[in-house]
Amino acid sequence: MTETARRAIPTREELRIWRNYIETTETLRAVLEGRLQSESSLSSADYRVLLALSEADRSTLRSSELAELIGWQRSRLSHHLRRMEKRGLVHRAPCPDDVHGIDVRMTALGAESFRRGSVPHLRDVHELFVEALTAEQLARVDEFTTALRRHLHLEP
Amino acid sequence: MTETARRAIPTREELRIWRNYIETTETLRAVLEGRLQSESSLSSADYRVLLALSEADRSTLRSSELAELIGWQRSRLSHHLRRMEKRGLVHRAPCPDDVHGIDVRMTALGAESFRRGSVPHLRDVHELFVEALTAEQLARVDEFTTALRRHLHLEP
DNA sequence: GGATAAGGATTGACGTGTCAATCCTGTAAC
DNA sequence: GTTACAGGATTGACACGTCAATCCTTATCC
Repeated sequence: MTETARRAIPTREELRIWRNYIETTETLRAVLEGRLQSESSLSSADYRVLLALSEADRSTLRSSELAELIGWQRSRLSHHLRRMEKRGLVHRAPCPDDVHGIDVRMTALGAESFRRGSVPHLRDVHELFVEALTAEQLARVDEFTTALRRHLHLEP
Repeated sequence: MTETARRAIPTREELRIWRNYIETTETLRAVLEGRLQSESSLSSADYRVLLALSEADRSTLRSSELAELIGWQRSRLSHHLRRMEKRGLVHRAPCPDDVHGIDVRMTALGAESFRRGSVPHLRDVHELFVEALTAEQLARVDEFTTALRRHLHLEP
């Protein structure tokens, strides 16, 4: 790639597509978040934590594993777990295996909230995303997402 | 559409595509935001405000027009303008035409920051988005974005 | 002319995320 | 044994966004 190309800027049309893309995705995300909130009183951050815990052995994960799994920074997770613990959704306790570690466990209330939110949320994803697109278009989304991930050096 | 279809949930594959899509977009957004920040000390919210003002007559807009233009709620704009004004990027003054209105004007510092950030930001969009895709793929992005917008009842 | 509404914007409280600094506890070095 | 340090997690300060409540100024109504 030439130096000139590396420093190019988008055409008007490319910029239009970019802005439409990023704004539409953001709107979609916000709508889904709002529905999840009203259906289960969970934010998407809560949901992500509970989803990971629900798939874990004994609904428990070490804090560092959890952070790794969902791709959060430690400090973000720590703040969020404090808030979730205050609401009774999770419980934290020192990990018996690892002296430094903390075990995060989903409480009964957390499990119940997740159960209550999960199916409606999946229905919302189906309604607002899957049903908006043809099978063909969905395959194109997958292709272009993969291309972006490669370009950003994220694992596929 | 049948009641059954309305209440369907995504298949495993559809869910994989959805999660990849939403996470990749979020990562891309975060990378661009980080670059903009380091290149010009502007957040993407700052950038959006300054972009709108830069295109306005005399770099000035009424607060309510600005909110309408960029699709923000009044209160969000008010909070953000307060922070931007504290940093010297914009200036607020009562609007002579409209008794209730407030004129928001980009300051020289705001204009300079925007000028400094704008081209590098467009280059970043080109590098991280446009260059990741073929022309064909870009056209498909436009198509499916439009489909999503229609489905969400947003104007195209 | 005093109550009332209505438009335009601000405020406060709160949940959230980031960054840098800190804390805590065991382990290695000397 | 004290000092250093390393892993794991927490904290504090701050920027951001949302929601509901409020403020302020003019217009209207009686």
